[in-house]
Amino acid sequence: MNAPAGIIKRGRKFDQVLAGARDVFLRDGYEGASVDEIARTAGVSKATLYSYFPDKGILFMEVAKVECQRQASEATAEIDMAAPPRAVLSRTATHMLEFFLNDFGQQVFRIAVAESARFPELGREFYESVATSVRETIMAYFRCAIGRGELRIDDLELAAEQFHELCKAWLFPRIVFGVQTRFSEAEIRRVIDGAVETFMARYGA
Amino acid sequence: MNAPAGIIKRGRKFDQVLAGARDVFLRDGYEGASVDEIARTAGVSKATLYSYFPDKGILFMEVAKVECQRQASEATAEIDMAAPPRAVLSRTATHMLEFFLNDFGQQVFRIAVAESARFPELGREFYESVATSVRETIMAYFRCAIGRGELRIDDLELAAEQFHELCKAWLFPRIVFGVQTRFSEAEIRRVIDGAVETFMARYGA
DNA sequence: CCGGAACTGAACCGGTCGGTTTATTATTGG
DNA sequence: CCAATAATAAACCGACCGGTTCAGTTCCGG
Repeated sequence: MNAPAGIIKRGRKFDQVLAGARDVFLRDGYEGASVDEIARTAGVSKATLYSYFPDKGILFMEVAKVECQRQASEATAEIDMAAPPRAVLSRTATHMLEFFLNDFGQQVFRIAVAESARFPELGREFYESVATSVRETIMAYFRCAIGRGELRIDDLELAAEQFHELCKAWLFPRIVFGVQTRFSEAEIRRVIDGAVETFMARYGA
Repeated sequence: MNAPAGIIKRGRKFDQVLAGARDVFLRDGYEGASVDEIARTAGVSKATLYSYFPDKGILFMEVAKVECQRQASEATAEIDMAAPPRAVLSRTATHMLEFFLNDFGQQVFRIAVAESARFPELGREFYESVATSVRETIMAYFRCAIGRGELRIDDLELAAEQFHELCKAWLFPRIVFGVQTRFSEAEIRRVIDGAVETFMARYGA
């Protein structure tokens, strides 16, 4: 059950530490998380923790990196390249919002925003791994649909980003500023349908 | 130069404290800002500071409230209700991005996101005062333009939010995650023109 | 010019935090 | 079965932080 490709990692409880650190960092943020609490949550002594990671910041970045690539591999929604645009867009929007509207996604976003000033690498890592991979996937679909004459798009990259933003309309500001924490199925449908409709009005053939 | 409507405020250096606190909080965040540093920046002794505000959290919220209403009064862009949609949208987008893309707006956003969990009032205050006032203004314009037959919109609120999100496409993720910190005039134009074009494709008459 | 209120500076308190050390125990490969 | 290595618990360190206290100074209205 160990990770055989570990380069610098040594010792048996490496993964425990990472898991515990992930939980505490996500719950309390970087400053708010205390190393003692991480060690306790991980079921590991503080000395062991420090034998793996020279300091708190490096532990944090290591957690972030692992989490980024985990999210990246999960984020690329399975897209049916042959399906019609409305179906694909609607499905993609649902998938995207499932992440952004639940507690886990919220916390990931909050920490990425808050700490990308203190850890410049973190922001880039998050953006490059998650956002870029999703965008590339949807741009690939755009090319297929354009080939079939179902879409007409001049600026593929901008179109992908526009759709992404359209999906967050109304919902995102409200959840990110704590105005609202849960959304009904109807509220989400309203936004998704609106996003698809607007996108198709501009880019539909 | 005093604020005559002050209810609880007493003493001469009240405004100094608020100004210093705003600067330090915006620079270092809530946790990162030390009360000693705030007092030093404000040119005030710590005892004086604590004679105004019983604790750090209340000082923070007071700063946030003042800043929110300051932003709210400044955020409502002067809109020519008689101008054609493309001109108004383009102008509104420019105004909005000027705020979101400069350092000050960035820091405001970062802190609002990071601390709206610790201070639930802050997020609501920010959303209600700034976002809502801007949205109401643009919705009022929508009604005028619809009356002239220049726009066709079923869901006014969603349309306003969609336009707001469209303006942030590509730019916002990049700046918020630190991938890019400055944008050329051309990069901004690309996004604004794209936003206006997409919006008009859907809602233009 | 006086007296009270506002303000100052610095010391101080209790507490937390990141990180280190040490003496002891558990695990494991040969 | 035995050493070498990994892990443990707990004490400890220095730094910083939020908040209080207090003796002395400055300011300002009457």
